[in-house]
Amino acid sequence: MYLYNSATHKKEEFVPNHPDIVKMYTCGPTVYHFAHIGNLRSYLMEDVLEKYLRYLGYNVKRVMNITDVGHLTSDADEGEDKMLKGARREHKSVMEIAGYYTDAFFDDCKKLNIKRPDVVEPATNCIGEYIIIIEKLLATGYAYQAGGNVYFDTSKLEKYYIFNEHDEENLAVGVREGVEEDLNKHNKNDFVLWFTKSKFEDQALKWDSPWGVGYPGWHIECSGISMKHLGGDLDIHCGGIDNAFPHHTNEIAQSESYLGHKWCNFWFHVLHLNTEDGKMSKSKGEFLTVSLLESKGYDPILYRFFCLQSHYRKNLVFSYENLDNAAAAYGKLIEKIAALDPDAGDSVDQAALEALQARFRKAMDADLNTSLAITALYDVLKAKTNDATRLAALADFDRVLSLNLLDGAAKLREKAKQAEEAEERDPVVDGLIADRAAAKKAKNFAEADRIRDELKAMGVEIIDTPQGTKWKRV
RNA sequence: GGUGCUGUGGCCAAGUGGUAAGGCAAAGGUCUGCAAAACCUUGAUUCACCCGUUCAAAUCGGGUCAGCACCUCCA
Repeated sequence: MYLYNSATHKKEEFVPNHPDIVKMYTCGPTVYHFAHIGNLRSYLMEDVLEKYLRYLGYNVKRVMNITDVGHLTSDADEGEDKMLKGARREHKSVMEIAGYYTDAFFDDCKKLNIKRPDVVEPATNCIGEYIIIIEKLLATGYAYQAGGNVYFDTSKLEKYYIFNEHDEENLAVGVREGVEEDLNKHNKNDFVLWFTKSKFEDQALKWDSPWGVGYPGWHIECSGISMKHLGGDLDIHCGGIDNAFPHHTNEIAQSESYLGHKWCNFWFHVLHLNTEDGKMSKSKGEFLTVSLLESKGYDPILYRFFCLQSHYRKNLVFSYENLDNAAAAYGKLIEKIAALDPDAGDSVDQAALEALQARFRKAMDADLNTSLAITALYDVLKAKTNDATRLAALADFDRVLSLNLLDGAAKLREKAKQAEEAEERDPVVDGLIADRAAAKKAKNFAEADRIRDELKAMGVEIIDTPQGTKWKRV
């Protein structure tokens, strides 16, 4: 398959370091609050990537960190530690907050059919790993101590900027009002590996280290956790586009300086979901969570469908109009699948199935073109073949897309069956329908429409068919 | 200010040199007392704009404009 690699700005053929396994790392959430659906877009598209790699026959080991230690802090920052802020807001301890929102995160993932990574590691579990890395970086001259903190010295690198050609002179440091430049840094881009001094003297979580009691910098987390579980070479590193600089740039700097060789081959960055007003955030406008969508009557899977209709490297605008659009399309798709007969007794036409699979693979091989993969679903429905083959193809593609295609269709069939049974068991409704039929026969259409309205008020929708009037509860 | 990404019909979107897929919505039709559903039909002489390369450009080059992102915690 071909994947766009942010590090080279090109689509490249994906080849893993070891033929039998793909090592994949994902920057996980900071668990200080619920995830909004924009956060989840990244995890959703990464899930598609992981499942497609498995579909192609690779073994995948995927690792995700959980950021449960505040990392906003720097000497130059007036902002608040997010974990502490969350804890204060809810009158809980930092660890309670982390546990609660970690569970909430994976609940949301489950609703969106996002598979849990093979390894999920909280950042606070790996302090020892970070210390080992920092010690080596200090010993080899890539790091220095200043003002009580340990910094990475970016001037020691031949090439620091990976994802874009920044010019250090033009970097806007301290752009936000009230932010001061950290005078301990030797270079503008140097970053903290270990803090002992911070404005946040009440930092809840602190650990002993060779440099004093303190806590790790943000970037070291991902390097340490990745190396702990995946070793010194990585095939794919995933994350939201906003992390490319400085977070991922810094990860590369410290990891490769520590290892002494290239660390990760492919960088997979997902673009943001925006609202019509711009970037989605937790503080501005409506806080769009999976639960909120559910409370408005949307099945979370509709959001997955909505995301898959677009491409992961495109900005996507969320609006209820767009979600409704996706909901209508998904509903129709499931209805069409439900109309296929799973008990027709046909046997799968292997040649036809392979032709359909080739279209799906062609779409996905081209840098995960999921919107074309969705089109491939319509191709299946239109294909000149039997239902068994169609259903086999849909089930096959849904191993990657995870849109509940067959389950959704089965549920729909079941619902229709129940409605039919309920129809026979309700004498009141049957009586009214008979009355309406009589009124229609007498051409008393006003009365017929009145009865239909009465049924509607009871939550019963009727449909005239050539076989008579059917009804269902809505 | 610097850096990067994006710009295709009402909406989502495919298409990376050969003359604009697909889906949703809409309109018209069939059917119906009327609806609903289903089925059929219709849609960009044009791909943000300008200039250029070419027999040929949505696709390549240059410029302009607009949106978004990063440079500050953020997916």
